[in-house]
Amino acid sequence: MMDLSTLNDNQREAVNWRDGPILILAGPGSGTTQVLTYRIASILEETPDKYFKILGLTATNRAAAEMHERIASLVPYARNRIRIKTFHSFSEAQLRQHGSHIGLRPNFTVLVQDADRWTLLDEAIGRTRNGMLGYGMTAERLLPVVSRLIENNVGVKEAFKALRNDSFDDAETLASVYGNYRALMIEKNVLDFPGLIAEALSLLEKKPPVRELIQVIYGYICVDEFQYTNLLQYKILRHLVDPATENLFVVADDDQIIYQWNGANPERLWKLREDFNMRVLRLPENYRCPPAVIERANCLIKYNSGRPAEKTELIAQKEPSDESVVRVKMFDDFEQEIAWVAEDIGGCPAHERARCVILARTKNFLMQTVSALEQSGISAYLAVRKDEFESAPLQWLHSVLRLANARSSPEYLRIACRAFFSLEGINLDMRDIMSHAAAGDDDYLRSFARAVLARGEEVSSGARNLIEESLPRLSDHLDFWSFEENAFAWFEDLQKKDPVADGVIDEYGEDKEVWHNFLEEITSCYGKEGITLHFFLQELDMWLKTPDPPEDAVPCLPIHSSRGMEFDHVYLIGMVEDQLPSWEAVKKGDDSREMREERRNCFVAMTRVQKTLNLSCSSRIHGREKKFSRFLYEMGVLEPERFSSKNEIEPRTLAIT
DNA sequence: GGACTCTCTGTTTTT
DNA sequence: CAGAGAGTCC
Repeated sequence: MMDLSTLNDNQREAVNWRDGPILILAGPGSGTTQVLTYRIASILEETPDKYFKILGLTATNRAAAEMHERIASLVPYARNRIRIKTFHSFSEAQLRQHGSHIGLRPNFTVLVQDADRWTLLDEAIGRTRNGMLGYGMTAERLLPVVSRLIENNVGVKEAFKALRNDSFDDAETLASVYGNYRALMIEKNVLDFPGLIAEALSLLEKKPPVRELIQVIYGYICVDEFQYTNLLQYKILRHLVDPATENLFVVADDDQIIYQWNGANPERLWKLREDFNMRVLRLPENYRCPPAVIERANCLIKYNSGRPAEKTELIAQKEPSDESVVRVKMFDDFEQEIAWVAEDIGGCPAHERARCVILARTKNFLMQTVSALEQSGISAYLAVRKDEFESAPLQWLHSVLRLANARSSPEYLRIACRAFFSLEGINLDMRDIMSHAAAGDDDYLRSFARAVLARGEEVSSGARNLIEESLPRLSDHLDFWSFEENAFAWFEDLQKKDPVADGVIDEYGEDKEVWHNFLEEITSCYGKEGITLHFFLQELDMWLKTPDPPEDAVPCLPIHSSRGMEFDHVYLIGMVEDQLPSWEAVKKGDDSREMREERRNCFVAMTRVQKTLNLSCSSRIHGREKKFSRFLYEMGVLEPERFSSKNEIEPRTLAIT
């Protein structure tokens, strides 16, 4: 039997909820992961002789893996009845099984990289009547538009109207490109991320038996972090739930919707509640933050209009401490602001620094902060994900392998030429290579090799060796293992001959480590023999290129990346108008959707705190006058006069316990 | 080539 | 708003 004694009444009620729809509105730090895992485990425990499975849907793979582990450790014997997936991975699995109904073969490829999507979009453009887009419109600029159409579930027939309403001049051409793009994905047996969900939806809509099968298999459906769900995902969800039982359990927080620009929105939550006529249970108890932080967060979020009237405040469960928990620091200048952060964190013992975090609205501020900290001898790093290699050697290697796999991709040729220039100082004209390829009826890879060798003595011996010896084997037999190995011989050569600036060496070193970690992982999982180049590249696409963080280093991250995390000491920097809130929200006005989302951003940042919250701002940034953020005023840590006055500001501290 | 003005465009992230 | 890039002039 599960031990539920550590839970509060609301949590226990949620865990014990069985049949029918329910919406759990849970604030940050309210223990929802535990509620979800306990509930799923309890249901499995109570039904040992049943065969239904439980489906949990999450926003990220990381959250899915974590939840799966936690449930499996509670009820290991029911492991095979647990399915915890992202909307994307669930859709992918359905399409691999039943995709033939809509013209897909089970071995379709997922287009992860934008470069691949641009190539496909270019082909879609080529198929339109005149093959031309309006002035200044490129595949690169059109792709986000296409993604949005797919995510808003706009059919090919409705695309024209939607584009015209968005005031595109040549809506007709664009609508036709959109149609071609959707058709090309199916034709070529490839799907991009939005396409994955869109086609799964179309499968469920067109084939009731598939839908019914899913409804029989999954006796209960749980959704975590519903606030990130976009329209397409919501439509999928509606098909998954068995209308006879409506066993749907949803966890969400409407005060943490910070991805409206990505298709999430508050209205969807109220639509869900209405569509399923859901009972609502609130979990306002907060176990993460000190009471002083909770008080400030409650004050701030109250300024958002349109929150449901019955919305309860967060209730702090931690004991108040006597130390000052919330500090506000004001400076004349951004440099001083960062210097203070560096000094303050510097006072922390090294091993505690990884428990601190510096948060800002944008990466720009954080990059400056990282270099300032490093200069004062405090190790810090920008904790953003990296999807592509950044050093020239690895970019070159990766693009050449991709070119071997997709011989007519201009995008990979472009990267290969650019990286080759960084490495060898030789400028290869990619249009030349492309026209030579066309004339000689050859592919871009061979044409590239010929262009390099044509440069004769200019090319270093390392590069020449590789192109002469290993590239033909790659080109003719897809032998990428020896190519990869020999490429590194050339890179090491270059490095010895011309030890470049430290930064570049660092980046190459990091990329190289990521590459070799990946090689180790993939060969130990599948063995070298069974791996085709195509498979290798597909797996590499999914592999994060982010190096391991240095030890005892201070993480610096944009507020968005901090969701779901917690830290002892939070430094929220750059609390000025036009930053947090962003200039766009300021322009739209105090009660705009954008401003409300900025307020939620601030709310999310504050509620990461376990021990102290340090808010800072400067009256001048890069030589420009700045007003302090209205949020400082709203959370009640700055006096209104102070907010509006433009006089010089003494750096001072306001401490609130 | 360098200093200047102008116009345009863009933030945040997961899959 | 603020930075990038284009265009202009000397």
